[in-house]
Amino acid sequence: MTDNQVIKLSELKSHCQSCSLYDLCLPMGLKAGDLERLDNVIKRRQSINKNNFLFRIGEPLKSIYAIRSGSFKTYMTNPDGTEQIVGFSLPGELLGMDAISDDKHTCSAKALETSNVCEIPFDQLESLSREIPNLQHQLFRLMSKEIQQDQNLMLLLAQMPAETRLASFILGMSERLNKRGYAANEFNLSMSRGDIANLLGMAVETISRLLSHFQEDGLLRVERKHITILDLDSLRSLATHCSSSYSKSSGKTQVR
Amino acid sequence: MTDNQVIKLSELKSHCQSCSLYDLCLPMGLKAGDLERLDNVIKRRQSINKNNFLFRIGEPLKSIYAIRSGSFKTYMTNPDGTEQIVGFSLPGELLGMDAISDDKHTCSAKALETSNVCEIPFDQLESLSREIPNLQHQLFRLMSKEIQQDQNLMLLLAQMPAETRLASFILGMSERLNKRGYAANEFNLSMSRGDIANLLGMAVETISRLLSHFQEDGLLRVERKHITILDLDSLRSLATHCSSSYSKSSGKTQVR
DNA sequence: TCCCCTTATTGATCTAGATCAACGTCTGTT
DNA sequence: AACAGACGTTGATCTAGATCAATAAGGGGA
Repeated sequence: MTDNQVIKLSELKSHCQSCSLYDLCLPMGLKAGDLERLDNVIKRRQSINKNNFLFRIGEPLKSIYAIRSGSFKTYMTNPDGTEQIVGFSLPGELLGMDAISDDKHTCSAKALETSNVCEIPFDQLESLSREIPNLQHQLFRLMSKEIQQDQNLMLLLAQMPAETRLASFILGMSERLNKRGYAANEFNLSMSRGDIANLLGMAVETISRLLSHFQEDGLLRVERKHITILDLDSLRSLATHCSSSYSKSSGKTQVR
Repeated sequence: MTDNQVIKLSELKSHCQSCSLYDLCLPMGLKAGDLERLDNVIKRRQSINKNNFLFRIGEPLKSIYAIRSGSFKTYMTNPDGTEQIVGFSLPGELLGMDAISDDKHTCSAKALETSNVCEIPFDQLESLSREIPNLQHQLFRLMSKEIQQDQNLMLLLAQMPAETRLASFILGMSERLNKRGYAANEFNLSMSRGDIANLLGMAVETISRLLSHFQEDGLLRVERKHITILDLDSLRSLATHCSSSYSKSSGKTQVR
């Protein structure tokens, strides 16, 4: 996730059709002519350094951003000033769609590492998508995807024990990274333990402890941010069969 | 929420322009001519009885539904067969947008009471929205709204103590119902305690206890499903100043 | 290169809220 | 009207995971 500088230089000026994320990102399934029209609207942006903002909460909606490389965290701020991370974003994903409803961003997006994005002015995207049916459909799909992802996270947060949340998070990252051309069983987490804890609604210490347990049990190898999945099946069963050991009353209306 | 049968009969055959939910729902801001075109696509459906499904998880996406009266719960089912409610839907809201991404529903929608919906075939809606800019924008807005709502709930689930979750939930219902023309300080909750508990990630018993406490403290009057808000300010401060009594370390990275 | 500061790990203790249990109260059915 | 089964309340106990505390290990700036 950090060491793709080699490709970056050559990609920097490139267009959608030569982008490795083509089939994940907005232009998926577009015809050559349409692709070109989209291409003309997209402003390719220089890299955004770690800890810099793509947009901040409260700013007016100007553009939607497609991540080309790197990663971001998006978070809301609650009254006490504490942040709540609502998601991490990976290459090929769109950022900023929360802002369409009220014309201003309801969360901030901060780069977790040096990242590259394509900026797409929203009004132009909107009018273009009226003319290109596939583009419109793709936009709907991507927004719908975000709803799905959020709802899956809600499920984790509301019902699942810590073990399951973390296992599920790691599997999710593995799958998403894999779709983007990275190895599925070995990857770097660009976010800190604190960020993971915040997203999953747990304490940093719990994340640390669970990662150690997972390692002791031979599920993972953990070297700081580098994760190697050693026993995918066990990890999966932890993530789904919520609560490995202590579950007794299953069935009725509710778990835990 | 349950006793609007009087209006219902007259509304049943009516069109968007005479609908009381006009300014919340899809056709907001549409010109007369466009409204008519949308109107022609919408299938007005008979009422759906309590506990019946609008759609079930796994079904192919056919239509999007606009709620005209009544209310629904949407929930996902996890491997153990337990349900996780991801939201309640009120009149003027759209249901089914989760399904756009994969062309099939990722959650089920069940009526909490006898309800009426307008059914809008998705493919027709999609092509119509290409021709009517305002309609497209409205669709984007409503999807974005759902993302926002989900993210707000995630914040509650991840960080907030039980007290805050429930206070926030009640305020949210009050505001949403108020927008729909009901009283803000007095309303019926159409869902069971169990459903609220499930959504908020708590045990039924905790909901019960907190409602009793809120009543003892003069914040609410609770008569089974009927809620009267007596002290809005206190309720608000419970909902925002997360944790009234036990908060000591505020500031840093994380709460609780 | 070293130093400082942020991030991570591990252990000990504490508590919010789950679970268990028992009882009360609606609501719809015959 | 009387019953049954679902739903709601209240109290007692238990525990997953938070919080507190102390130590270790990176990693970026001089």
